Amino acid sequence: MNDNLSERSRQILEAVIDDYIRTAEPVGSRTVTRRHGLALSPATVRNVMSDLEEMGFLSSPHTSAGRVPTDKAFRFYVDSLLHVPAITENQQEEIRRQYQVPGRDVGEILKETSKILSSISNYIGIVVAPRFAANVFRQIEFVKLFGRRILVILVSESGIVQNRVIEAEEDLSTEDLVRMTNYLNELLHGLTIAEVKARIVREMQDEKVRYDKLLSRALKLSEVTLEESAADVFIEGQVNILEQPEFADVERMKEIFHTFEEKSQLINLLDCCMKADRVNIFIGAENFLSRMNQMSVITASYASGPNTLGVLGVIGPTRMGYDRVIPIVDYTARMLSELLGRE
Amino acid sequence: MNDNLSERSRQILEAVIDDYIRTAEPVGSRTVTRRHGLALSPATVRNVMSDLEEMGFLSSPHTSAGRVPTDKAFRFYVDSLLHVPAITENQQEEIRRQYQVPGRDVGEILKETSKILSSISNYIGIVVAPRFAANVFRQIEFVKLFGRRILVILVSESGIVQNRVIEAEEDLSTEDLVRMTNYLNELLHGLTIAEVKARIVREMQDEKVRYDKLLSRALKLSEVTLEESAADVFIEGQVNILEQPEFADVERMKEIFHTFEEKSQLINLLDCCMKADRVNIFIGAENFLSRMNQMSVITASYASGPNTLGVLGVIGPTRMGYDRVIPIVDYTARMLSELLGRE
DNA sequence: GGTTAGCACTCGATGCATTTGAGTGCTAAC
DNA sequence: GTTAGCACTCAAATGCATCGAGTGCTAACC
Repeated sequence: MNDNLSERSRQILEAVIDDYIRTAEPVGSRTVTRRHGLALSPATVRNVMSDLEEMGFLSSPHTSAGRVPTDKAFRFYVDSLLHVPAITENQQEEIRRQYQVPGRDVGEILKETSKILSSISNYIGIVVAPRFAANVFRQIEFVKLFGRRILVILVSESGIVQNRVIEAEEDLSTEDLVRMTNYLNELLHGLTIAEVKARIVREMQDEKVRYDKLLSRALKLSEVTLEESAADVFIEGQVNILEQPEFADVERMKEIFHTFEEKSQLINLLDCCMKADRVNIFIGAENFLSRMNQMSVITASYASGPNTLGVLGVIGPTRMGYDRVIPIVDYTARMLSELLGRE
Repeated sequence: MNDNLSERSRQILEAVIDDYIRTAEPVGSRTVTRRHGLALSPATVRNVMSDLEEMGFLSSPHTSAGRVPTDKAFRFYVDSLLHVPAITENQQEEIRRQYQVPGRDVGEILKETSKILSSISNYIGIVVAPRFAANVFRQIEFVKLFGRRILVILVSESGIVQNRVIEAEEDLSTEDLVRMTNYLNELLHGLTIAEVKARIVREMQDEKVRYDKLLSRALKLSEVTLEESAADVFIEGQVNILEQPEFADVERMKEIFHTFEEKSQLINLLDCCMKADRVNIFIGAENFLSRMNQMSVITASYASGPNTLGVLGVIGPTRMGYDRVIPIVDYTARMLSELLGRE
């Protein structure tokens, strides 16, 4: 396929995309000449648009309805035409201001983050909570509850807390628990969670430990707690999508909200971006969630020091204002990293 | 207002309500005679229905469209006509089965609960997380993070964990933290959180403590952590509402989803039920959330022993199957109490 | 007097033909 | 290569007649 576009073709394509982003309506040849001071007649533009359609950048819903940019066009736009500006002072200010609620736990910060993303972008904000595995172990605690129930609390360097209530097989005294705590904290100090897991397995085979019931029980309990639970995800601003004219149809709405109830799929999608460059963009059908074929996702990962913790992003219609949203996502990710990081 | 309904009026009202619950369409006089073996002609039924309209139990959308039960009718239905059956074996089984996912923290159990409520009722499930204040103090822990950040973890009897990251005013050594922990755990043992708060205030005025910087700092930290944060709420199954024909309209949908983004209002609403009888029902406009005027809420509170912890419920259209949903809500609340309780 | 059959009337929903207008594609002239 | 001109297309809007479920009223019936 020959995608070498002439300068003029690019201009016209950009004009169509710009217009479509603004109006969500198919764009006709006249509109292009009128709104973008091109010294060309509609007829000429039509010819060019016809070529662009041939090449797969445009498509027409029906014969007499103007043309709409395809996913391919948006991809080209994002890769080649788009000039992403730096984030404005105002937006920075706005984001900082919204973070200015003091004294909260990590979960609240993440929820707040997705609210910020949604309210500033006017689309949907999404934040996938840190994968515990990416973290550095800090401390483990056992708290005795009623009966044989034990609450195991696991804390990472960045202050992320994971806890589970576990039914122990036999009664454990408070002293037992203290001993277990000390043993484990010593053993696991400074390891990443991934290393912790390996270490536990190794330690369980150690002669000395195998004969100390308490220790091996401690290992078992911590192993259970470490089981990766389904990652939490915070989604805010779903109503914003209802304001988009292209979704003002009951059937499509159902589709979309179904997608958002199936959070695991979304998590999978975002997880792919954990290792990618700073900002990642999926356009329309590129993100293999068939139900999201009219939507784009802009993601960025956040980190604490060298450890990538998780991913956040904005979900909007394919025709979203990429130039406006990309800096927002990027900056918010950096802010969140700062908040969770070591400073 | 004279609401003494004759037996026949009641039968007809019930027939209209039943039919409306099934179809979501205005009910005409013929339908009433046809589907409910009443030995009456449509004309007679019309007369009665006219009376019922007069009394405010029915209303007609327009002249030739049959009649629709009003909120008042549903209130009467729930209070006087409805015979709530016991929960079926199958449903019990289903609920138990869905709870059968082991080893999770309280948050996950609550989320699961709202999923259960939604999937079994086919409406929206909602669970308000336990108000920490209603709980009995179990343990406090301080974990040193990077720099001056300290993670404070508060655990209640029922295994509910509340945590906050706090920026301390000066460096605290690990030993300091251990001393603080021991002091507080001793001081606060066995009190309810409400009592804990009072105790902290009192203790801060104690001569001995005022001169021990470490102790007073410990009290301050715990005080900050105890600040009631916005209650968490878990809402699941919002898509279910999209299936209801009476909401198959873009404008109304927007309304509804707006309501669900404003979680604080929902929490307020449910909080009112904390102290009420087992099952509580709000019909339509009765729940002062103007945006929810076409919806009903069925709630029940859950507890751990004598302490009411929180509220859960199902939100559906006013015409929901009350007889089906009430036992589900009731039973789920009991199950959850059991899970969180002391057994 | 309550009940019912009969009938005129109402009003949204449905279907169909017509019009409108934005937009295209093609051709011929510039 | 560009453009004016024109026939053509097609969704959307408009107008209009029809349909039918349902009502309210009246007069007859038991």
